[in-house]
Amino acid sequence: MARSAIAAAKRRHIVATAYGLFKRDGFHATGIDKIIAEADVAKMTMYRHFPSKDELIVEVLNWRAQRFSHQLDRLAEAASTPQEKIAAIFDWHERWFDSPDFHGCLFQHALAEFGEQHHAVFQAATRQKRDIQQRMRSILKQSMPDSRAEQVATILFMLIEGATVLAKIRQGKAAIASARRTAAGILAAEASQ
Amino acid sequence: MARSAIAAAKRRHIVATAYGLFKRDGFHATGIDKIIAEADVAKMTMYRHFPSKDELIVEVLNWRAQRFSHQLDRLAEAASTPQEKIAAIFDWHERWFDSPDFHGCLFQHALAEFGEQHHAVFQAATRQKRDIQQRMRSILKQSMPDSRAEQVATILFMLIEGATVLAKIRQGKAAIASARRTAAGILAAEASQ
DNA sequence: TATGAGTGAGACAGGTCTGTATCACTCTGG
DNA sequence: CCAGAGTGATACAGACCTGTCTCACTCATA
Repeated sequence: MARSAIAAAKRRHIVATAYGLFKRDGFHATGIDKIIAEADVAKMTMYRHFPSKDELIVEVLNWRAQRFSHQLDRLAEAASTPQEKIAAIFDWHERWFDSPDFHGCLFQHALAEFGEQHHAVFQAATRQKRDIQQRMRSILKQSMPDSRAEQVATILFMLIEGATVLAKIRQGKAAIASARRTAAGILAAEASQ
Repeated sequence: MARSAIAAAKRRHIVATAYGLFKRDGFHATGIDKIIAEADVAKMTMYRHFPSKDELIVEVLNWRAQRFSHQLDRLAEAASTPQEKIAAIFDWHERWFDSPDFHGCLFQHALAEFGEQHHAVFQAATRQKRDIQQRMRSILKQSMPDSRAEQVATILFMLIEGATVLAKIRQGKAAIASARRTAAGILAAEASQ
């Protein structure tokens, strides 16, 4: 393997390791030393790839956002109708809430820990939230007027974010079930207009 | 004023000051030194009232939860029907999202920063979330069967939590409006059964 | 085989963190 | 007036933080 390819792999390994620690312990509570120890990497290796901890956090968020986005892309391809695509998003969350190392939404946590509007981490997290909303808008526009799609996307987004909060306090199963039913009801009502 | 009354007032002052800093900057990012400087209090005064920073955080959360709870109590007294009581909760959130120093939900932030299930801070935040849910359940049980009240309360709770997340990324106005409309629709549908 | 990009290990600087200790002071209640 | 609860100021311990620096080393490639 080429030298630069090894370096790139190591970079990805740092991101993946940091992701696991940030997810479990939070951003401020996770020190650089813990990351490099867990990743089994020299401190300078990390600082050569990322100029600061904040920029590492941004990279972790972007990486996670892209992975999530790709997963939803695949699910959307497998579904045919807009209703099925939306249902697939709820399915994904149901599985997520049930996964053994569920620790809540990393982007919600980032918004919580870096509340300043102009902070790069805050903006990266905001971007992901807007992307998900935009994704649902696009799906919904295939089966209702644009202005309705806008509003329905907001409602579905709130249900999902709220379900994620409830999942964190161990009420995920009931929450996502109620959210899914409500969403189905709204979509059915829209369709019959 | 009695000596102990002054001490009690100072204790409340520390809690109120810490609340402002935690809300704005987060829990980990707010050091003890910043709190005592802002409260204009000696470090030992703080540590005499609170054995540790974590216990101060718990006290801040409980204090805030109680204040919020009392506000909702007053609003509920002013309303007559369950529908009005629920609407009042949405009103409260609309005003909150618009207030100049809105920084998101302190309890959501606490869940984000202290993710461990057995941590006292996590449990204090969980307690508040469950209380709000319970409050809505009680209101709804006056106008629908218990099992429905349970599910509708979960839906309304998710809408509110989701709207709070959206408010944090500057979409609070549209979010709470959609949430309110959806809630009204659900309550109307329940009533006509 | 020689070069040099990338690395591991760890010391280090300078700051911040929580929590403890000390001491002189104020001011209320008896 | 005086005892003592409560306080302000400050130094301190010990840990941890981010980020910089050095130096010897590995190993793919030219």
